[in-house]
Parts: sequence; C-alpha cells; structure tokens
Amino acid sequence: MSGRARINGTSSATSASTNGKGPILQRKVSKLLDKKIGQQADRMTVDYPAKPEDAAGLNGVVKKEVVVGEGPRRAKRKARKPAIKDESSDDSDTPLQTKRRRTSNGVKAISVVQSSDDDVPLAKKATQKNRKLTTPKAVIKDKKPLALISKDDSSDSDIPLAAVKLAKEKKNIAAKVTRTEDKKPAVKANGTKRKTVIKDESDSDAPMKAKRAPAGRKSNGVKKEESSDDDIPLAKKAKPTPKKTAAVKKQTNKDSTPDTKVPAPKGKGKAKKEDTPVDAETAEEEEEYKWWENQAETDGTQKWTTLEHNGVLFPLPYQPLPKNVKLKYGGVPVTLSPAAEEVAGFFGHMTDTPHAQNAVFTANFFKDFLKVVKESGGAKDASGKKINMKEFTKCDFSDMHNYFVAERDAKRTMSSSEKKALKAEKDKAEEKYLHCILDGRKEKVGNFRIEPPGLFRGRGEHPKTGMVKQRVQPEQVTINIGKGVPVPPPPKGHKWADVINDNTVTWLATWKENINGNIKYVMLAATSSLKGMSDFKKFEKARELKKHIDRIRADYNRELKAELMADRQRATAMYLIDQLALRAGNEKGDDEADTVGCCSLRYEHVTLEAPDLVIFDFLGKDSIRFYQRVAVIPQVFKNMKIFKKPPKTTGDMIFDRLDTTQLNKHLQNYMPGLSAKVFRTYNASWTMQQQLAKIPNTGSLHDKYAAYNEANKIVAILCNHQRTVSTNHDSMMQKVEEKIKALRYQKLRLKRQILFLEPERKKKKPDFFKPDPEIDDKTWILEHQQSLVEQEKDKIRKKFEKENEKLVENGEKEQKHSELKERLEVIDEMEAEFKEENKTGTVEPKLRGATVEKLESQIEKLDEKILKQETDAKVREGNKTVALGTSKINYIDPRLSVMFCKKYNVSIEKVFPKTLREKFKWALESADDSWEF
DNA sequence: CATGCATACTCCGATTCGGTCTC
DNA sequence: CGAGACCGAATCGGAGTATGCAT
Repeated sequence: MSGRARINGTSSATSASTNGKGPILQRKVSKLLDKKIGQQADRMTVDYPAKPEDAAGLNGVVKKEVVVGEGPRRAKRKARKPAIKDESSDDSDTPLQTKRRRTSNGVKAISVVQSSDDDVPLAKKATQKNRKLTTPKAVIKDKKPLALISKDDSSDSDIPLAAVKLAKEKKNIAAKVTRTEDKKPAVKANGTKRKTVIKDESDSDAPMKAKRAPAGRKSNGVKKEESSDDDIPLAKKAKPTPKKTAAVKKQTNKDSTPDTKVPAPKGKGKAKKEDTPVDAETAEEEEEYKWWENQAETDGTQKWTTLEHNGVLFPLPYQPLPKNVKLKYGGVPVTLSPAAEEVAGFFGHMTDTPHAQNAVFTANFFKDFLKVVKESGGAKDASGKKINMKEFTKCDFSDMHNYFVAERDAKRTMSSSEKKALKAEKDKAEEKYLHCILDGRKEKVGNFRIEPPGLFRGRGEHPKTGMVKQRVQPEQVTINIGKGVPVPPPPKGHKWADVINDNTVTWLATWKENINGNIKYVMLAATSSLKGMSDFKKFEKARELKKHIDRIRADYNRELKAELMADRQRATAMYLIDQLALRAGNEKGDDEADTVGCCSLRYEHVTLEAPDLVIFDFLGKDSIRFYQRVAVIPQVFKNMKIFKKPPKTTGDMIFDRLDTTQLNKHLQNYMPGLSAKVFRTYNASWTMQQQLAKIPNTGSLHDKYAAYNEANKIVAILCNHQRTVSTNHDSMMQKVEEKIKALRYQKLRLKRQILFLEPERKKKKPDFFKPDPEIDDKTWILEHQQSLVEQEKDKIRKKFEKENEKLVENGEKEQKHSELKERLEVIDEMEAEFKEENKTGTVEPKLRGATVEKLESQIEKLDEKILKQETDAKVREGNKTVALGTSKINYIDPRLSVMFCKKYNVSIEKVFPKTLREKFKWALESADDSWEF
C-alpha cells in the first residue's frame, strides 16, 4: 500500500456504489424547455428542493439559475472521426507511465481514510477477485440504489457536500487535472480495436502499468476482453440459479416440463385445456386466459400459433369543402383540386396553433403544398386564370379555419341524441376491427386505424416538421395473418401490398410512412396477453438486475479508473445511466431533431464546476430538456474533465470511444438480456418501493393516496418525465388563491360575529382574534367587499331579468324598473354593514340563533376547506411540470401499487384507472400485501 | 337542504411520434 | 449497420366528474 494511498480514494467510490447510492434526484430541476424556434437565451429562476439529508444544510429551496435554450447546438456537431486524431495527442493510447502524485488538494485528507482493499496493486487484485467481490457486499447493509432514500448514504460516500464543495472550490484540483497529462507513445496493441489509454494524473498510475499485463487480452479482440474484464466468468456466474427463481414462484401447477419450450397452445384451446390446471378453468365459456398462471417457457421467437383478424380501418376519403370556402392568395380566392385543397385544409386547421408560427413548419408545409398543387393541376382564380403561388405569407387560411371552427362548434352543440347516433355509427364501423383472435382467444387490437393524412408534427426542432404526411393506400399495407384463415378483403378496387404469415412478430399490418421512412405497425392493445407477457418479462428482468446490481456497481466504480479510455468511458456512462437514469443515447441522423442520451452527450451538454458538480443541460427524448446540477463522486468528475479536455470542444462527443452497442454488449455479460434501459426500470421500481415503504399506514385514505402520488412523483422526476404547463395554469392558480382569501375573509367575519356576541373574548383569546396575516391588507379587504357587493348586484339583476323574460313569455307585463331598484336597496344595506364592520371590527350575526358555539364550528369547517384548497393548490403547483402517468404506466412495477393498495387498504381503482387495471391484470392477481420488487 | 342543470375542470384514453435494441 | 420491431413519450380532444347556481 506504500505510496499508493489514493487521494480520492477508491473506497469512497466503491462504497458509493455498493451501498447503493442512488440517483441524486432531489437536485433535479425539472423545467420545461422553451420550445420556441430560434431559441433565445431566456433566463429564469428555478426552485427545486434540496436534498433533505444534505448535510451542507441546503435546506428548503435552492435557487438555481437556468439558461434556457442557448447556443447553436447543431453548429459544431462533428463527426466522431476526430477521435483518431486525438489519439496521437494527449490522452489517447497513452499508457500511463509515470505516476503523478497529487500533493496539494483538499481531498487529500480524505484519501488517508481509504480502505486497504482498494489500494492493493492491481496485479494482485486479480488474484483477489473473489474477496473483492464478496467483501464489499458483505458490508452492504442498505442496497437502496437511491441516494435520497437513506440518510447514511449522504454521510459517507456523498462526501461532496455543499459545504465541502465550497471549502474546496478554489483549490487547484482542476488545473492539475488538465495539466497533468503527459504525452506518451501510443500503444496499439491490437489490430482490431483501437484503445485509448487514459492517464490518470492523480494516483493509480503505477498500478495501471501493472495492470497492463492483461493487455494481451486486447489482442484477442472484444470477446476476450470482456470475459477477462473480470477474471470471473461473468456470464456464467451471473446465473448460478437458472430461470426458475423469477417469475415462476407462483406456479404451483406447472408440472409439465419446465425447460422444454412449450409454445402457445396449438389449435383452439384444446391443447391448452390439457395442460391448464383445473383452477384456471372458469365456468364462463368466454374463459379468460390467465397467461400469468400458465407460464410457458418459450424462447420468445414464436409469438403466436393462429391469428385471425379483420385488417385495418382506413380513414374516410376526403370531403371537399363547400365552394365558398377557399384559400385566398393575395386576397384572391383560389380554386384547388380536392387533393391540394385537402392539404391546404391541414394547415387551415392549425392556424391557431404554435405550429403556424414555426418557420420550419410553414416552410416545409408550403413546399409540400405547392408540390401537390402543381401535380394536381395548379391553382386558379374564379375566372379560371392560373394563380402562381409563391409566397406563403400571401396565403390566407382564415376562411377555411373559420369553417372548421364552425363545423366543430356545430358538432359540439349537437343534441345528445344526434351525438349518440353518430357514435353508434362509428362504433359499428369499427366493431369488427376491435378484436382479433390469437391462438383461439379474443384479444383487443390497439391501433387498427390507418393513420390519417395530415401535417407531420415533429417534436422539438425537427427538420421535417410540417411536411405532408400522405394518405396511406391499401397498396402500401402488408397484412400479417395466420395461415389458412380468411384474409380481410382490401377496400374495393384495391389490393394489399402483401399478405404474409409470420408468427415471429406481433403485428397484424404494417406500412411505411413517407416522412422519415419509418415503419408503422398495427399491433395488439396494451391489455392483450402478448403485450402483458412482455411487460411482465420486462419487470422480471429488472428484478433480476437486483441480483447483479452490486457487482455491476462495484465494477464500474473500479473501472472509472480503467486505463483504457473506452473502458473508462463505459464505466462513467454506466455511472450516469445508473445514477441519473439517463437513456442510452443512440446516434441520430441529421434529419431528426438534435436530441441526445448518455452515449451521445456532447461537449456543450456538460459543464463542470469544481470540485464535484456536473451540470447536465441537454434535450433528451421528445426534445424534453434535461437539466441537472448534480454532485458526483470525485472520479467521475475527474473523468468528465478528461473527456472534455481540449482539443475537444463544442460539438464533440463526450464519450467518443463508446456507443450504445458496445455498452449493451458489455451489460449482456452481467446478465442475459440486460441493456441500458433496464436500469431505468430497475431504479424506478426500486425507488418506488423505497418511497412506499416510508408511508405510514395511518391517516385518511386521502392522505395515503396523496403519499402514493408523492412517491410516484419522485419516480417521475427521476425519469425526467415532464409535461407542458397548461396555458391557463397561472390564471387557475390565481383563482384558487382568491378563493382561499375569500374563505379566509369569511372566517374573519365569523370571528367578528363572535366578538359581536361576546366582545370580552378578545381579551381572553387574543391569539384567536389576531388578524389573519394572509388577508391583513385593508385595501384587499375593501376590494373584496366591493366585489362581493358587485356579485350580489349581478345576482339580483340577473334574477330580475330572468323573471321578466318569463313574464314576457307568458304574455304578461314586465316588472317595472322601480322594482329592481327596490330590490337593489338590499345592497345599500350590505355596503353599510361592511362600513360598520370595518369601523367596529365586529359583525352582527344575521341568523337569529347564532351562538358562539355554532360560529366556532363553522370556523372549523372553513379551516378544513382552506386547508384542502391550499394543499390541493400546492400539489398542483408542484406537479405542473411533472407527468406522473408515464412512470406509472411504464416503469413502476404494478405489483408495487397492488401491494400498496392491499397493505394500506386503498382501493385499486384509486390508483389505476380502468385501462391500467386491465393492462395490469396479471399484477392485480399475483401480488399480495407484502410483495416485494 | 335536496335536486336538477349548465358550466368548468380534470383526467383518461387514443394517437402518433421518438426512442431502444436486436438481428 | 440499417431495417425492423417493439417499447416509451408527450399531447390532444373528449368523456366524465366536480362545481356552482337556481329552484
């Protein structure tokens, strides 16, 4: 261990992983990205909750400045090639020869504490593998992956607490890190794969050299490398226990050969009956197939045996507009072919949406529109003269738009019987497509409707947004169906592109869409057994990961110091994926929106703030902004610094030696089927479990439900699931605020009534009669009183008018205006009362039988109301940008929710709406009140 | 105070685009 | 290595429900 004491200590890193440090999500700031085109840099201030256990004392709310949408992202996006060039320079392929000692940074003190284990020379380590693997595990008490959950987490491995940070802030670590790399001769040990060796300025250089011994492995290519990665054969070790463990627990009756692949029952349920346990048979003839009670081990390639369905439903053909409704060009009504008119109509529908203000959208639309116009005979004016449309800005869609709006309104105001008739008609047309018959069972089909034509609404800055999505013809549609069953007839006069019988896929029909060339499918609904089974498998896979997670974390924490750049990047990426729940981040093309995930992060997406803060700011899936300012372990910080080192600059990949394929391949070694996204499922469900465990089993149903939602919210934040705040959110919040104030004023008046009855009370209970600080504002009270007065007036007037209407209707005479005046005199009284009230601070109770007791009970009721309104408002404000649904549907193992409901005696309906109950039927029946993820 | 009714708001499900990952 | 097959995602419109108001 001589001289080998690590400065930043592996032990902290290791412990961080093994005792399950979780995503540091409480630091998360979820804020919607400003999606406007031509992003300007808007500055805004964001509140986010500080880590509760944060020892630095960042309690309450921390203000962060967030910059929205800055800089040209695409501008400097480079090919990944430059990496090669880098290699000759600094860090790449450079073995670490010399060991740099860090002498003067603040971290040193910590380093002393490093455990011996980690300081064992690498060469030796290999031989100690077993120990290495087992020891830390034994020490682990708390496997929780999430930092926020456990207090102790923060204490040990979360060394970088804010206080510490500040203390270290100005130290020269940073400078050191960047300056300390030396150029070393490149090593190209292998022909197949280029490796970059990282020099780690700080510490472990010497051991690295030793470790290079296994370099031989490199020459053997990928496979070898992976297996030797850990001298233990991971893949093998990974599953000392065969499949049995996971899903099958419940199956008592599956005595038929467990390992042989039992394909779906042949024929229609006959085969099924034979190997279906008795209890699975139900009396109903339409017996429900409980696949989760009858788990057949299939290899998964064959998805069905028989399949019957009725094909797809095409949208109605275009209905031309009335002759008087036209697009105008330069003020002149334009006559178009139906095809062109339809496209114009697409836009006409959207003139009041933000799309119409999007330059890319309009440009793409107009280009495609002109093409259609040209191909369909051009545009003419009323006299038949050609109109040559050239400028989008001269187009006036308002006639069309108004027409559509009117149409919609007409539909809305239709009588309910008409609506019903219309719906019945629609249902009838759709009926036969709703279900298919799969392996003899009726299953719901999902999206049997062919997508109608329209304008492509790409999300974010999609280069193709606004392009015309063409009408799909039967000739483009391929049908997939079982052999020997009737093929659904194509629409009259048409043919299918093809009819196939492929039982290795789950789709019933497919076509190619014209915008991106993507393939679209008609598949079964989420409630179907096919989807249900794969959903179930997904969660079982995530649970399987539980068994490997400690080892995986230990490994990547160790490999954060790997000498090979690729390994180190991979480890760092795994850290991010595990801790921050990032997506894998596949490469994307230039004809898509510029969004990234972990592997595709670029220089400009990450900012470092010594000593340990990493700021992520990028657009993820759906161009949803991911912004997080997060403290990472020292080694990760160091690595990020290295990965950002010059000559890398804006546009360059952070992980230039890593891609998702490599990453997933590596993960496969740990566990079959493991890929990056499993971590999201795992961490989400795990977090949920931890959160639910904290909920006390007391209190009202409402409280429990609220607590459940809070847990759900934490998961949603972890996964960065956002939603746009509704346009009227602010006004709604204001309304609620006013409402609460009004209630408070009511309360005040009740108290004043008490004082009227028993003035001496004020001395007895001064606290009770202290002014309510929330409405301790004379002008507000006056305004409020005024508005109450106005309301009253309005009511009286309205009532008066209504009465008159009725009188007129009945042929009688209207009441005189003087009558109204008379009635309005009450208002004068009211105003006088207010005045009196403001003067004396008491209110004469209106009701005869008013007693102090009655008033007090009314006050209590008001208090409840106020509290409810306030908590509701708080929740709404807190959830305005957080979408809970996505995690509930896709990431949180439904059995957790079922467990929660059973254990806490909450009805499942409260937690799962109908469709989810159906989708998760398997979970409803297989989890009890003590089920664990 | 219960009831009926119109309106506001919420929430749900459908939709369709955007990812991941495998072969 | 790109096509293919799925899973995951936010959004949108409408159904359903709460709310407010008059009776």
